[in-house]
Amino acid sequence: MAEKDEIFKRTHSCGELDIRELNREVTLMGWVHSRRDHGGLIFIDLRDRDGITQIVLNPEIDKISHEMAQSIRNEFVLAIKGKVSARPKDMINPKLKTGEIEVYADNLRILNESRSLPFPLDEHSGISENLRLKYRYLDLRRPFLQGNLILRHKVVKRVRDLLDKKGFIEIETPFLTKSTPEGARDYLVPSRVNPGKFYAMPQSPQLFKQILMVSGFDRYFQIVKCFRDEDLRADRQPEFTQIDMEMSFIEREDIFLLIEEMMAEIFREIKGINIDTPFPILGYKEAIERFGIDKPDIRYGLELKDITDIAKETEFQVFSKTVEEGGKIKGINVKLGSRFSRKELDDLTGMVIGYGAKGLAWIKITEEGYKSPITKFFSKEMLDSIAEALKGEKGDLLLFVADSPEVVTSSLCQLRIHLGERLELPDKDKYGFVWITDFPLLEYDEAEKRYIAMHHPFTAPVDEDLRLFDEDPARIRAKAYDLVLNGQEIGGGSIRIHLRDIQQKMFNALGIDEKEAILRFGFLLEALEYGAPPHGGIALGLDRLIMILAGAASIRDVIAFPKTQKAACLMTDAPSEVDEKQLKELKLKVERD
RNA sequence: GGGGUCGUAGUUCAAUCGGUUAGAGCACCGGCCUGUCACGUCGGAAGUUGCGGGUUCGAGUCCCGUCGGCCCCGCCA
Repeated sequence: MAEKDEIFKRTHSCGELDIRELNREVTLMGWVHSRRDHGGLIFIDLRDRDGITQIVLNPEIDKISHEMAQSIRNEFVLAIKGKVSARPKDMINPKLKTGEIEVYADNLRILNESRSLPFPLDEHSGISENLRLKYRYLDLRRPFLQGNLILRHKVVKRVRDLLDKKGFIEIETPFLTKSTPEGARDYLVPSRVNPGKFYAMPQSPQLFKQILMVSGFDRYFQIVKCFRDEDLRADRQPEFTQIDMEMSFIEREDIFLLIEEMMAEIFREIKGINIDTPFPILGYKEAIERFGIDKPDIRYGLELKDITDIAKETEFQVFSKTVEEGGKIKGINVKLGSRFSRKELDDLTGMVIGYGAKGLAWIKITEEGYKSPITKFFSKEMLDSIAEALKGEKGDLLLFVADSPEVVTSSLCQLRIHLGERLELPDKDKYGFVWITDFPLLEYDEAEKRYIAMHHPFTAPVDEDLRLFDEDPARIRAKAYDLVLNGQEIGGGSIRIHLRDIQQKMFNALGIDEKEAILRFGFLLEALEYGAPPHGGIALGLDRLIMILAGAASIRDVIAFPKTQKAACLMTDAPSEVDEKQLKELKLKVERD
């Protein structure tokens, strides 16, 4: 029996006791994960972020504690003193790290009580996400989310240590900065001392890190929040974190080496997995041709094959007419797909129609030969060469879309992703890293009737393409690269323009005249005139990387306080209206309809 | 801006073709229980079927609108 005012000082976490601490007097503090009252004997699973320890309350050990324990409910916060005891052999719980021992409480203090929870915290009940987000502090008690955030901490620590070792300096850049109309929509912050003027939250620290290169910091990094006011997705939040890097006097390959080393270390030290380096490199054009997308999941095949030349001579009007009109025919081979039912094929057809295709042609290769509603339009030789082009064998299903190149590419790409998921083609234990390079520098924006930068306006063109600025800007390749992992873009960067006149050429190509360029980016242009070194960099999407490492289906599961699809925080109820007084100070008026 | 999907007890779900008093598990409350660990057992309480309107003798169910969660297209240099 302890004295009432005895001092409780935590000696161990709830996850670290084992048989070696036998008979030790310990003090644990934590939350009641569950209570099992047997009348004479009460068991409490005490939980903290480190684990769960079973506490036994036996009236023969301490009558007062046992009585107190009868009023204890889930998520009460307790301090418990007691002796570490070995569990009887057949009572060992192999599911717990601490399952060989239990603590017989001889003194108990209730540090705080808890109302009964709005939803259970156990792992086996799925709870609607709006509730979880409203009570985020409770959701964050669950081991899955705690584990994800701890994983995130470990990755960030590794990255900091590695970059420090490599001579990188971590430098903070402003969150209140200048709005630049290129790129994503900005989050704006009104300036009270400059009424009518606004700061923008950075979409990335791009210009600042380039300026730091001009200042001679040589190697910069920052683990930094970025803000983009665009619509959300399962892997997109309005504020997200980048591992942002920039280096002087380097080539693209220096960046590849650094990032490959970083990824290899993270996967080795945190997941215990050895990944192959160097990562394969895929040109943008080839990626689009083979996979229909610039962020392919290369862990499985189902590659797109062009059969335009083989199939254009057919009687089948859908094909021949498409080719006449400048379209293309591409197909994919679904290995062992000939067992697909008519209904399944109809569903796939519906899917590609959803992406703009007019239909989906299919050919099954069976024991009895080709089976398809369209075989009658093709000669045996033609069918053989189509099958050969797609490496079709008995049992396979060949799927084709004939349309404009854009529709063929996007619909077959979506079909490939869909079938990949449905047939569980990617090996879940594999990590498919790939560099995508040689992006076009510019793309034509139909809505704005001008070229826009595919990466950003500071990306350097490939040297031998410089002459194309005057001839054919669309064909200029950029010294830009993306890092793709399992079909997700997890990073991107480029070698930057460090020469003022090339930067001006770039602005010209974007339809930004000298005057406007100075207005928007004058500070950078000027900086380039004061001895800017050749430089380049990359930014990795930390949240997406953690998602993949954690096996999380949503970016919200790796962010402590994420926002919903409507960019709201259900816990704090942000965004919200503000006082008229605040608006007045900012000289702002809200228009209501 | 558009498409899809979901919303019923604290929670997870059920409720036939539109038809009696909207049910069940878990949680909650009370009793019993000294080896449980998703404890067991007996009993109890618990509902604005997201919200508003409409159709109907009758709506959780059908229709219209609206709010919210999720997934996707557009958008995201």
